[in-house]
Amino acid sequence: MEQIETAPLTRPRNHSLIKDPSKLVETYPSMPVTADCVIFGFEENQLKVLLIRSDLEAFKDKWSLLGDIVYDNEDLNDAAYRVLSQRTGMDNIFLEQVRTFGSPSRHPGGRVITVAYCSLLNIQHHQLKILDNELHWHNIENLADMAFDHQTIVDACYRWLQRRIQEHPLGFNLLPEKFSLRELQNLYEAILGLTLDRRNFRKKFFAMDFLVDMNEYEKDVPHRPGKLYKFDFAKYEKNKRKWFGIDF
Amino acid sequence: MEQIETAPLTRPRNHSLIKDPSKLVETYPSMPVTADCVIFGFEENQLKVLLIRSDLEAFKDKWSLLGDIVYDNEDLNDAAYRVLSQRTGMDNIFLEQVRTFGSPSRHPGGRVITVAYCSLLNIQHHQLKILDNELHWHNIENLADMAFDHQTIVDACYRWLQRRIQEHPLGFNLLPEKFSLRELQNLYEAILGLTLDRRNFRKKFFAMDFLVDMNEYEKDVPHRPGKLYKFDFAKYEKNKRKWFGIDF
DNA sequence: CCTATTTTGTGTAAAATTTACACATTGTTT
DNA sequence: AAACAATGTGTAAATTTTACACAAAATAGG
Repeated sequence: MEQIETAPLTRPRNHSLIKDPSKLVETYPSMPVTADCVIFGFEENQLKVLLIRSDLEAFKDKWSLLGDIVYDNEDLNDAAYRVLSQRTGMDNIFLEQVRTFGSPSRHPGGRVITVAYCSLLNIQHHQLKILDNELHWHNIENLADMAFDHQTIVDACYRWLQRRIQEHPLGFNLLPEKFSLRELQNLYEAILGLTLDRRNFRKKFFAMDFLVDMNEYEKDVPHRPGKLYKFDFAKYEKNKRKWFGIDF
Repeated sequence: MEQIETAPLTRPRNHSLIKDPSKLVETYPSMPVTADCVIFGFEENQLKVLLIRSDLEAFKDKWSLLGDIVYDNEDLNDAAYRVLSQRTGMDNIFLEQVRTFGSPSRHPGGRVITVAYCSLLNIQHHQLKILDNELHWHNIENLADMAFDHQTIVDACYRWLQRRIQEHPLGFNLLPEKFSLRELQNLYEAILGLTLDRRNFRKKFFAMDFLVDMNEYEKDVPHRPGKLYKFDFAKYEKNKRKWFGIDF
């Protein structure tokens, strides 16, 4: 019991310290590591994922996440950002690591570890590179027959997103800079798979006090246009700490 | 715009499919991957982390997480479990992946990716291996001067735990099978760094209906002994889905 | 231009949940 | 037996969440 309570002050010298850690690390088995991005977008009131055709014969005609290898001296996040900006041409995109997948059999070419990232962007800002018709926005509901273990990865990121948007107002990353409250509500309803009360929804978001009234209105809608707002990211960043749940 | 709406039905054959994925994977840069476990315990009303002396000269007298390399054909979770059972001799321990750390400079011996796991166990069941005096339970508050980026990893896992025990009743993994409500409350208070109202705390946990009254009482306490309960893990697993927050 | 249609924008009362709070009971120590 | 220390319990007030309806704004169609 004594050992549990107090740390030994000096190291017992029955085995010696490693002087050259490089030699040690060289003996470790090593394996390729990739970063895969689950890129979410929102359009036509549906949550979408950006996918690409697999370029492996083994996965012919199947869809795959956007990903790439992590280079020798590259940080994991940097690799994910690189994938993102190469594929979308966009910058300053929301990106967060979700989980790492490493089943030895997940890649037909041998063992490959992949670190999965979740990314949220506004589809409107993205029209350039999409003309590469190997890329496609898929409705999250209709995914089928994906390459590798990518279905599992998408599922994990989707659940992650559902939980996360109830704790932090991440959803704004999926919307245009100016949006109506109806669009915001549609977004939450689509992601959570619920229908929400309009008045209570508005009350809740106004109470959070992160919406800036633009004094503009929707255009080209076949009905009374709604007011447009933007999300005050800066204000949110400052008050982040206080948060713990939006609770629908 | 058309491309956004509908997927191309047939693949344009301007570039060919890869027939031998192994050849491709062989060209990838590869790196060692390790699994590091942040093993939490609870004793004397304090949250503790199990650490070991670093065996690297560069980190002489610093403390390090328990970890090991991931073997060539080993699943990530399996590697983490292996670390856990080798070091603690325990089985069936709560273990969950938290995040992967991969800064190119995090290991002095070269690039090593580590997948961090959070593990919760009952310190009482663990007395055998602790006699190795290179292992020590550290108070979470007094960590200082850890090897590698392990302080960052511990911090991340601690925050993860704080959030997680408010969403799921994981705390029970840290307690003996039979415990009093006071012990349970102490646990939550220690992890969250709050003091909670005793009556409301009890009300909340009874309402969850996962506590089984053992009809036994604490022994050897210098005051009125409290009733002992156990947590009904099976019942919880069945009703898991319904959960979303304990909310203190 | 008038009417029908659609969607926005707003407040309140009821229900549910969370919080604050005190005293009698049980067992130990001296 | 008296002092001490912690358990165990209920209720009222405050807060939060829910349910719900109607007038106003703009468009579309005749």
